Amino acid sequence: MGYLRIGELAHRTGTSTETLRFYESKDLIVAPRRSDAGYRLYTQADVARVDFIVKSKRLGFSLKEIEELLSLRIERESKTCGEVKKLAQAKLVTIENKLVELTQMKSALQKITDACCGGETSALECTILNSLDGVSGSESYDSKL
Amino acid sequence: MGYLRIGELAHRTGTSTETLRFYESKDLIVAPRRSDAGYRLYTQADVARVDFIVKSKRLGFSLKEIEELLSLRIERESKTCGEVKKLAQAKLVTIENKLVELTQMKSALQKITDACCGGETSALECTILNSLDGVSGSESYDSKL
DNA sequence: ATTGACCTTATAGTGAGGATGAAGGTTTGT
DNA sequence: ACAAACCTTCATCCTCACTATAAGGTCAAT
Repeated sequence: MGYLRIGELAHRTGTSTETLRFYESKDLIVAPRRSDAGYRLYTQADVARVDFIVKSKRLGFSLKEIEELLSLRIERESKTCGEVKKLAQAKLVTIENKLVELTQMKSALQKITDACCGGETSALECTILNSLDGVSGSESYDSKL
Repeated sequence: MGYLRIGELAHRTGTSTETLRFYESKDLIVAPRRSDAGYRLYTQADVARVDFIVKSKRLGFSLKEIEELLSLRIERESKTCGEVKKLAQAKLVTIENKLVELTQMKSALQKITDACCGGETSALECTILNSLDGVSGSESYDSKL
């Protein structure tokens, strides 16, 4: 029981069968076992994994970065614990920067909707760039690793 | 005074001259005035605009979405004020969802770094997928508009 | 037994650039 | 006056992350 074929996995994760085969070819998901007919048979673990990929992509991570995130895995007495921690912390910085930028965009958009149709600040012309006024350019950002 | 040529704009925004010409061809930036020699002459406003494009891309918006964001512009007595507000609010929802997901990823990564080398929760095996345990799949999300 | 929905692989095309080069014009420094 | 560094268009090919199409195999229902 419980196995999913590729179409069902695609449906549950909001992807497509082509995308899933593509992810498999890129080693983002593990090649699943096959039925006698050669059909791919997936498990719930695969659903979680693909959900994570989809979510990460939405947040602007590349497939390469997602692979790095997925490979982050601490095992007891891992020899590479330091490496893992270093990478995880670098990713944390990336995420924190993204959070700051998204928050800036959010308040800019909020200003626009507030100014629209009845705001006190009803501007002669209000754009998202105006709304971002005074926000630093954020400069360089996660340039390495 | 104060005009930038394409190389300088590329440098300040961390892009390339090719990218800037590409954005111009896609109407993401307005074709700037030219010098007598035909060189593109940009202003500070262009810097802000390109910064915004770069920032938005980092956050997972497509060029098409960025164009929508940039075209959000409330003018007094705009006939399409309702439209503008509707689009802005839809984008706000998108951004809020991204904020939630980034926050989830952040705490998952935090769990990993905490578990690593000396955490109480020192797991036998800790991965980002384990750390996200119990987080809903976020399901459908900004599917239209 | 055949239709239709599903699966298989393989190949080609698209969007958003990045890299390089040709063939030329411009601007700055020396 | 001349080179180096910049700019112009156009052209070509590369990468990444898909997306679409082709040509065929499988499976459940009628």
